[in-house]
Amino acid sequence: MQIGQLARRTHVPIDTIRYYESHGILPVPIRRDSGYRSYDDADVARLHFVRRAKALGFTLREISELLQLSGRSGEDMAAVRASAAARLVDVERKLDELARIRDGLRQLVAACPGQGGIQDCPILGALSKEDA
Amino acid sequence: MQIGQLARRTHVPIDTIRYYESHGILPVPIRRDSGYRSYDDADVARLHFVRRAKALGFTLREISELLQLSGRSGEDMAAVRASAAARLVDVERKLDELARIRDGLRQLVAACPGQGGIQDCPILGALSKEDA
DNA sequence: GTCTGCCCTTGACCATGGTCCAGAGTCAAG
DNA sequence: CTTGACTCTGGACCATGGTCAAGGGCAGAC
Repeated sequence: MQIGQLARRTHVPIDTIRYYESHGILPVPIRRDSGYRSYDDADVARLHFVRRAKALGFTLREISELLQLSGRSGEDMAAVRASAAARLVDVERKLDELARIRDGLRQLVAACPGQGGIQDCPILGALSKEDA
Repeated sequence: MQIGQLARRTHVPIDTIRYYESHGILPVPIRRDSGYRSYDDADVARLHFVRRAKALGFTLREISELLQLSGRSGEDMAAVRASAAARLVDVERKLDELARIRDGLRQLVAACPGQGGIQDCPILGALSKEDA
């Protein structure tokens, strides 16, 4: 299959596929005599992998490492699990942070009457304060 | 006060202050005869504003707009409140999304025994699947 | 005078994750 | 044989938010 078909099957743009290749996320494909890249179903699976992992917030670097791992046979499941666990910790940390931000914003919005002169706006006041 | 002092008082690097100025986040300061930028306490307040708003997840563009608003007198508190409320909605949406991601990761981690051949790893298997 | 520290500008560079373009070659259908 | 769709390469460009360096000017202490 050539790159356009791979793109249609995976919903990943052609340019992005070539970008992934050039950045080591996808393996260098074999080429036809014409120079056209030639792909197979394993590449389809890899691109699905990339899409799903991206949706879970993995960076391209992490995805690349997972794909490297998955390509090697051996006793490395622990490494994969560790990577996912690390991502999980990261996501939980971000959740806490965002929740704090949400609480801060809620307070601001609740304190602001939404009408009146700008100079009395508690939101602007709170944001200009020295501390914290 | 000159730029170095402003930087020390606000914990914002000199380069970043100049970057903010060049990108319209901070007003163009008056200059001494030497060409040195000259700042006052209002600039300190503005930079605190930027820092706090950034911590709440506002983009520099949004911060810039808030600062423009806060500089105009008139009946615009509604606009400020609307901006904060929009941020709040945005943050709540991101929280939901992250929570879904967390749940997905938890399932992956829970399903993976953490030992054994890579070819049996449920994490890699789940990520390679066609659907979703 | 000169040393040191501060400041100036322009412009390049970083990471992240792409996106687009020009100019050229390939391939299949009519 | 021509046309149109597809693909190739290299490099430029985008947004976001900075960060750094080169080569110069300015100001106060000694």
